[in-house]
Amino acid sequence: MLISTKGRYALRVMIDLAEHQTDEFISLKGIAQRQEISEKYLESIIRMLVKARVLESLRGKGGGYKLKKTPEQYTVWSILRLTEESLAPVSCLEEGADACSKQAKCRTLSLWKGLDQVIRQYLESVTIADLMEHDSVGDDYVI
Amino acid sequence: MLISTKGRYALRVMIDLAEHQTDEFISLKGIAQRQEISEKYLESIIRMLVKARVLESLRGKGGGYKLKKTPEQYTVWSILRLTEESLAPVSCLEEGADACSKQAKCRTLSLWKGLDQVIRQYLESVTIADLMEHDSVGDDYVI
DNA sequence: ATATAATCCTAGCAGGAAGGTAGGAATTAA
DNA sequence: TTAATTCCTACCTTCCTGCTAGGATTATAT
Repeated sequence: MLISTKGRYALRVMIDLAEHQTDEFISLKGIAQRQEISEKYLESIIRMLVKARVLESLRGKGGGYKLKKTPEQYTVWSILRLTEESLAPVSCLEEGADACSKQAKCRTLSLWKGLDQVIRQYLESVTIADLMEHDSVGDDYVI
Repeated sequence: MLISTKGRYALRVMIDLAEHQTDEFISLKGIAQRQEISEKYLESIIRMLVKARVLESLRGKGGGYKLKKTPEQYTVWSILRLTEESLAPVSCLEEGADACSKQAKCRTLSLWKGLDQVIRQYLESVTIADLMEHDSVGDDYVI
């Protein structure tokens, strides 16, 4: 599985925040209820987004979360890379992976690099704003 | 990780067999040595390929494995689907996944379907024959 | 026939990640 | 001061990956 629930949930949080955007902060509780995700689990996911400065947060009564930028400015890729350990399709391509000793004669390396490219480009091409609109992203995406 | 070692090894087996193709059967031992993979582990992977009738096998002395079709006739996708539990990028798209109760109002479903498409099309576009040739698949693959 | 070289089959196991839970400390608004 | 909220740390269970072990079966060569 390339994308775990962590990543999927993170995306849903971003969309939820985008759709309920006002000047006020939006509480974890509200997000969790709307998205039907455990508060506690969601907490750990949101914290990653805060740490990466994708979200602004406020503690205490009336606190919650808020997007820092407009929905158009967040690509799907930029969110997923925060929650996923790695988005590489194969372990050889993970950052920090010790260069494979057989790389030079590897018949499949360029295959994997190509796959990585294709995935990356697709995920970069979609923004949170695209996902808010009620339409079908990807259905008309022709390779 | 979308593709596990199982899938990568399976692909390497196919390429190895393609490159060493003769009338005779090629032994597991030889493949394992050339590919520097544990015989025992490779055994379990190859057996999947035999069961799926992708390879022909012969037991006993002088036995081994052999491609059933020409390298051009095997797409990367057709091999990977045999060894990988699932090639879906998210669990919601796995075959046999119980339809998500929130599908109707899901903002991200089409995103995932699009991603799945993109991956599938890329992996369908490359064959074992492409991987034998000493060139760079994918480097010139423009989306 | 018998030895030998292979593939086939079943079982199990260690480590790590996924997916989540629990409890409390710190902070802010009313 | 109290209630609401985020922050932080630790833990737990379940499953998958990657791999190993040991033997049964089958075919060939001598």
